[in-house]
Parts: sequence; structure tokens; C-alpha cells
Amino acid sequence: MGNPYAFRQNHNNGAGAKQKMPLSSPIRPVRQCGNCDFRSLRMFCSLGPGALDDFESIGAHSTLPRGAKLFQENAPSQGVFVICSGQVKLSCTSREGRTLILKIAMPGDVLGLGAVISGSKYEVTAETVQPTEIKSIRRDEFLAFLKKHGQASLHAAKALSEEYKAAFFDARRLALSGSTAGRLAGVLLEWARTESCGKPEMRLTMALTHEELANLVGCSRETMTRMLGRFKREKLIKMHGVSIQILSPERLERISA
Amino acid sequence: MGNPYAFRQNHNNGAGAKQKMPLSSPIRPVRQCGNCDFRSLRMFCSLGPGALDDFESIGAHSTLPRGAKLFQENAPSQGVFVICSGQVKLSCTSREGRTLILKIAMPGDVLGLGAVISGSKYEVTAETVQPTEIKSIRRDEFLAFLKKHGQASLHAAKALSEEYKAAFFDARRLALSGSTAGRLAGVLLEWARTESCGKPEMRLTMALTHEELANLVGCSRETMTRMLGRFKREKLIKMHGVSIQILSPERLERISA
DNA sequence: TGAAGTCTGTGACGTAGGTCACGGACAATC
DNA sequence: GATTGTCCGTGACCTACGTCACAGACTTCA
Repeated sequence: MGNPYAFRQNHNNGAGAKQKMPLSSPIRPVRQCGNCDFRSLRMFCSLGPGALDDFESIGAHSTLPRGAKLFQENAPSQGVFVICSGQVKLSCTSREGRTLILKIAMPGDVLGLGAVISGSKYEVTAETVQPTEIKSIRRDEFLAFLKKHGQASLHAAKALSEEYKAAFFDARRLALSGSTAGRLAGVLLEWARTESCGKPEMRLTMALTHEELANLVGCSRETMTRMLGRFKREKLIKMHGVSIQILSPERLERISA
Repeated sequence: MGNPYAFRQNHNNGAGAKQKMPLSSPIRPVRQCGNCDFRSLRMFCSLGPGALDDFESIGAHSTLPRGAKLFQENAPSQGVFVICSGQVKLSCTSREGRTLILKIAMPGDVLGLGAVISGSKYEVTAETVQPTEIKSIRRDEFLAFLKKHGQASLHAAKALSEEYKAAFFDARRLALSGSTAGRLAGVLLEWARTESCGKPEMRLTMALTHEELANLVGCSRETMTRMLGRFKREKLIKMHGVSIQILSPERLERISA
């Protein structure tokens, strides 16, 4: 089969498209961490009042257009970024130009934590796939904040352990699920679960091209379109524009091995 | 090629061998964290004197024979384990019985950190591959220790971020290096580097069977023996018993993609 | 209105590596 | 010394999936 995981090099129909997209940046009220929807769910949003006030006071909110890069693989760590709304693609690239997308980060996720805490380089590239609001906090500010609020250190450790777990499950899926179909099924299910948290209707929206999906799952672009076609034919999923509805979680589960 | 990453199911010549090995448990003086060789290198070993004394006082040292399980995948987290000497294999298994070995943990490594901090289940199984000395610390003891010593929390976060990085690089290698040969080369190099830290002679000892190596790299047992044969024939490596000497790091590097 | 660029879809073809099936080398146990 | 279990080595065969090569649908921009 040639190379498994020999991801298609980004040639003519590769990335770079995003840069030319119409950069609509809807102006929305700047969010405060105190009234954020994700407060109860996520790490730093659920600090005590004192710490939260301090957390408010550091860093800066900004709204980024689609295709903006928060930071790049191998760049020295400048700071951490909290996603307030939107989606951010985390990817890394091999010397040969093969790309692996590790995850699509969602609101509440904290990016760059590992690199900042251990004072090393970013391991991944973070690029918005939608217009995205973020709070960015400089490294020194952030470390000072951690030092001041012992409780926050534990929060950081927890967030980090989540990040770790995600990477672990990626490795696991990549290695253990026997086929591409299995991995795709796994990714779809995981995604739908986090997106429609609890609700019975399994639906997910992803502004990803087949190529990006392929890099996420670990196959070539062509196999991805064939696989999606097959899933549609077999009534496992249904697609409406950018949103995918999962028709039979059970059968997908069985495939995902 | 059938299934890439469809790891051989553990059939007749699978695991389980270890259990019957002669369990020589050499009696050595119990180590104190204060005079441990790895003090300067690793996380918890490099605490300040006050915290270190406290760290001494919690947990228990013990010597385990080869093949002992420290904890198992999906078991609720009981505590963390610090490896004082020996090697511990971290693996996980799919429903179908395919096995992925994530890493061989070395002295100074802390196991179970993520599960304990986030209060979740262990994600992996930890099993000694050599007679191994460990310090085991109960969850409540450990969390109390962290609470008491703010500095230690940061240490924990750092250790966790190392763990995260390792998982990340695994996923990366699994996904990005085009061929099995590439992945094997990568694993060998990484291992040799950490083992012979700094020294020019690249040599590593691994008490792993071809099957275990295969599970570490992500291929079948047969491909692993063929690949090692090829590497030997091409004078990339040389094997003396359980120790492998790397003859040409440069060429391996080039292969590792 | 057209030209250029990106994304999806599909057929044809080649191959790395999985799987099966042995056979031989050791070690441990009886 | 026969038996059993584990590990390594190798040949034969097969298939999932990468790669190449096009073609049609949409968007964007001159």
C-alpha cells in the first residue's frame, strides 16, 4: 500500500488557501472570563473569585480572522492562549512536508501550556479555522500568575494532564485501530460526543476540507473522500454542508475497533 | 499490506512468557532519594531539602521481580510510582488484543501522575521488564504532599508536561514517519540518546523481544525481525546479546525521516 | 465572462507490510 | 532425553491504501 501515514505532501491543492479567504471578523462584545459560557466546564475559567480577578487583569483579548497563526512549531514559547470562541487547528509537519493534525481545539482550551511551563519550544502550529476570539497571556505574566496563585498551578497541571491524555489517545488510535475506516469512525464519534455534549442528536460541524480531515485521521486525501462516500452510502453518516450528522453511533462504534 | 498498525494479536508466542522467567531479585541497599544517582536529572528527586525530607517520609520502597504489574489499564488510580532502578514497560491494549507499547520508563520517571492528579483511571498498564526498585506513594499521601509544597506542584506539572511531550512525539512518529524502517530508526536513535546521555558511543540495552519491539514501533513481529536483519546487514547496527550498538547514527537519522 | 485556483470525486496501478505456515535454537520441567 | 514453551528467522501470498492522473463543481478576482 505504499506508505501508511505517508501523508500527502501539501502540493497544489494544499494549505495556503485559507489565507485568501474573505476575512470576516464579526465584531462581538469582548468576553469577560467571569461571564463566559465555558466557566463551569474548563480549567482556568473555574478559578475562585480572587484568582479570577487577577486572571482577568492579565493578558489581552483579541479577535482573529480565519487562517491566523497563533504560534508555530519550533518557535520559542511566548505565551499561552485561551480560546474564547471559534476553533483552532493544532498541527505539526515533518521534514518532508507531511502534516499531522493533532486536534481541533475548542473554546475553553488552553494552548501552549506545556511549552510555557517547561520553557521549551512549541511542539505544534496553531492556526484558526474560523474567526476566533482568544485571550493571550505573555509567558512571564502567566508564570507570575501561577506563582501567586498556588491553586492555579494545580489547574495548570490538570489542564496539562488533559492535553497529555488527548495526545495519548491520538497515539493510541493511530496505532491500535486496525484500519483507516476505524480511525475515521473513532474521530467522528469522539468529536460528536464532545460537541453535542450529552444531547441525543449526534451532530458535529467541522470547517475542514477532506485533506485536513485526512491529516487528522492519518490517510491520504483520496482515501478520505472514498471513506466518507462509503460511510454516506452505508447510512452511517449524513452531511449537510459543513455539519455532519451521525446516523448510527452503534455501527460506527463497532467499526472504530 | 492488510492492516497497517494491525498489531499481531498476542497468540501463542505472545506475552505471558515473562511470568515464568526465573525471578531473581537481587538484594540491594534500599535507596534514599537524597543520595540517588538521578537526583540532579529528574523531577521529584531535585526538590529542596525540606520538601525532599517530606518526600522521603511518604510512600514505600520495594523491589519487584521481572514481569510484575504496577498497575493496569482502566484501573482506578491508587497512587504514583517513582522508578529508582530497572525498566518498566508502559503499554495499552485494544479490544481486539492488539498491543501498543508507549514507552519503556527509566529510573527517575514518575508513573501514574496524570491519573492521580486528575483523579481518573490509569490509561496504561505498567509492567516491569527487569527486576526493578520503585517508590510507591498512595494517592492521598501524594496529593497532600503536593498541597503542602507548592514548589512540588510545579515539579509535578513539569513532569506531566514531559509525559505529555513523550506521548506527543509518539503520535507524531507513528503518523509522520513514512515507513516502519523510519519509525524503528527513530525509536533506536531516541533510545540510544537518552541511554548514553552525551557519550559518543551510541549503545542501548533492551530486554525486549522482537514482538515487544514491534508493538513499540507499530508493526508485526515478522516485519520487526526482517527489519532488524536488514539494519544489521546494512551495518547500521550491531547486536551483542541484549545490547544494541548504533554504528551509523547519521544514516539512521536519514532513514528516520 | 473568463481565467485561475481550490475542492471533491473516481479509475488504474503498484507495493509495503500484514498474515499464514513452517522449522530450528534454546531453556525449563518432568 | 523427551517434552513443552518461547523466541527468532524466512518464504509465499494477498490486500488496503498510497500515488498518479484526470474531470467536474464552485469561488474569487480581473
